[in-house]
Amino acid sequence: MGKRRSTIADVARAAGVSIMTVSRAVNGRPGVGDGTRDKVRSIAEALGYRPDRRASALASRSSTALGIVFPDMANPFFAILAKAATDTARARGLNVFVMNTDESPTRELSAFASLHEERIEGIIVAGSRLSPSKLGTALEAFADVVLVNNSTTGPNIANVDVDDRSGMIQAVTHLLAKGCTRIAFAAGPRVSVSAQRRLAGYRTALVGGGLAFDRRRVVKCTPDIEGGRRAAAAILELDPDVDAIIAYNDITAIGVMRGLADAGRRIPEDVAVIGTDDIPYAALVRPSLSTLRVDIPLLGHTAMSVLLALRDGTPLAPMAALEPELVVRESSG
Amino acid sequence: MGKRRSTIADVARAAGVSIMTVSRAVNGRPGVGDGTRDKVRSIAEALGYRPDRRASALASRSSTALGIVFPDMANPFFAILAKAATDTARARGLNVFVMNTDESPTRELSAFASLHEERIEGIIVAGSRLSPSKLGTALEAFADVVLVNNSTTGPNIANVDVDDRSGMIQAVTHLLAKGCTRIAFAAGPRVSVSAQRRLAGYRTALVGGGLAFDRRRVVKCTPDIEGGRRAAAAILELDPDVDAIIAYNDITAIGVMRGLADAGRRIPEDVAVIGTDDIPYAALVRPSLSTLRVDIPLLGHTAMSVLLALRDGTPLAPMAALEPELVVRESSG
DNA sequence: CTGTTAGCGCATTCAC
DNA sequence: GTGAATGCGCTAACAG
Repeated sequence: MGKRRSTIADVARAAGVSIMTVSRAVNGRPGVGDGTRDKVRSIAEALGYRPDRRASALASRSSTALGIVFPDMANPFFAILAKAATDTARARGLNVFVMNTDESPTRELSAFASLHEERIEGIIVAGSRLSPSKLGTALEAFADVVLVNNSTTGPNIANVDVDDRSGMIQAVTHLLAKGCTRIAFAAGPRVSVSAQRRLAGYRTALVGGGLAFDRRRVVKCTPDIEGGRRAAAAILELDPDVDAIIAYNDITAIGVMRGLADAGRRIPEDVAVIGTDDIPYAALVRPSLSTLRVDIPLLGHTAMSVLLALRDGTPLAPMAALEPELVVRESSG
Repeated sequence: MGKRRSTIADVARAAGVSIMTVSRAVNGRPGVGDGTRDKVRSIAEALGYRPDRRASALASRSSTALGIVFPDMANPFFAILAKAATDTARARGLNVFVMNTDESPTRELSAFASLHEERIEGIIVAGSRLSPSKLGTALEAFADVVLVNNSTTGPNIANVDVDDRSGMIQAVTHLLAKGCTRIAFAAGPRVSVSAQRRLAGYRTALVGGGLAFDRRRVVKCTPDIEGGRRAAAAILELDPDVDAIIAYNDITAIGVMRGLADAGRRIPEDVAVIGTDDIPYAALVRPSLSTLRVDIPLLGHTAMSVLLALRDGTPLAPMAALEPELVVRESSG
């Protein structure tokens, strides 16, 4: 099987020109006559020549691949975000390494290491599970970084955020208006910045509404359906008369609803539930889930656009955080 | 900012050894004394040295990255599949390029081109939207290929399949037992092999059950929620008395249920609905969705294991197709 | 407009 | 057990 891929040298030989001419012609660089360019291109085509991006990256000291790192691809929020981001990159002819960390800080670090070993220079990190200092250190390996929902800063770091505090204030205000007084919070991972922000917003709104903040009403949980289910059970144990639960995100909220149903609570009559993100399934579960809507594809597209701008050296105007919008459905209706 | 990354040469200089010794020590190859290896490693560590995988791949003519291509990352089936597959690869120290094709054959081709340009040698393709001949041709660029739910064969191709026919027969049999006689089918993309197999199974089971196959009861649709919604409307137009709809996959089925609800049909009293895959949300939507369960993480893990075996040259026993299992829930209960 | 020289960071293949 | 020479496929920086 002499299935050796043809290289730029093969094309040059077949076309009777130098390697550099082929390089210029194939990459659409100036400095080649029209006739030569067309001839070289058709020969390249005939030979099935495809440039080797690794070699080209090595020689030019600049990669055409990017990376995106997030905790859980099975969470539609991150899947949709990544899809939008990679689509945006692809439109520019850039490939992206998608790295799933399974909620593990260790694996997040190893994802960064892998990306660095591929000499990826620009990455998006969504929902980091690392402490700001560890994250900042790890990020030094990259030229351009966009952080989604994380406030860590640095000379090479841009931030794209959702206004979590504002969202939570909307949610709590809505529940207060409904007459809820025992509002619990199913918090996400302690290390998640958005989890912290959401918790802070919850607390602020509670106090602003004249209710006491009671840390016993805050239950930490893993950010998946099962984690939400367990959180609901824990909350009911601490306060059997709880009348509302706000969850860190939609999949957690869906789990909370399951846990509530397991315990025989009616939603929203006994306990109202509100999530965050508005993943597509929020509207489809039973009961349908009230949530704080975020335009997830826009978020992903924005993050990648900012990364591309960073890469291009385009100056960036500081960005306002995306404003979530409360969508009231059955779970709090 | 003299932030140049340290290279193997820097480590060699600092350690007072040759480049080759560093290479061997860092990669754990034999031919280095224990003392030398430890010394080199600690110096490499201190310098923050990370091997450049592109350069290493270029020199060794073998890549440590793999690829996975599928139509829609927002579909939990593919997201979970990809997550399992990448996790399995990561455990072996291999990175993977995740490529989303947005259901477009053109973009699928361009995904293959990108992967080839990165000189990726092993890929998984799930749910290809290309004709067998075009797919076969495109796949020649790769040394090792695993096809999920696609019967295209080739010298370098292994197949991992779900037994779609068997699944559909289970579904139809179940509906017949319930007394359904006007069973429609919301078919996926014509170019999808599993869509074809599922349709064939539906047809076989129908005829086997003594019912006529009526092609007017088969409505093609895009494999997303909206596609399912429109398919339901189309089916109701063609046969207002339809009493069951089987859908190509779960997200389509969820859309079908929405369409049915929009038209005022009760599920399952008026129309029963059955999906395929058992994505996590199938159990959570209203009404909960009967479906053909597939162990999606196992499927992804298996596909990657087969790819790794191919890569290693390990001989493979021919694999039986994964058997889906009918899960009866409210939508057909 | 086109070609030549040098080298990106690393591994292979030999020497010693 | 260790090192020197050579080249992977490509591009930057010049030369013509």
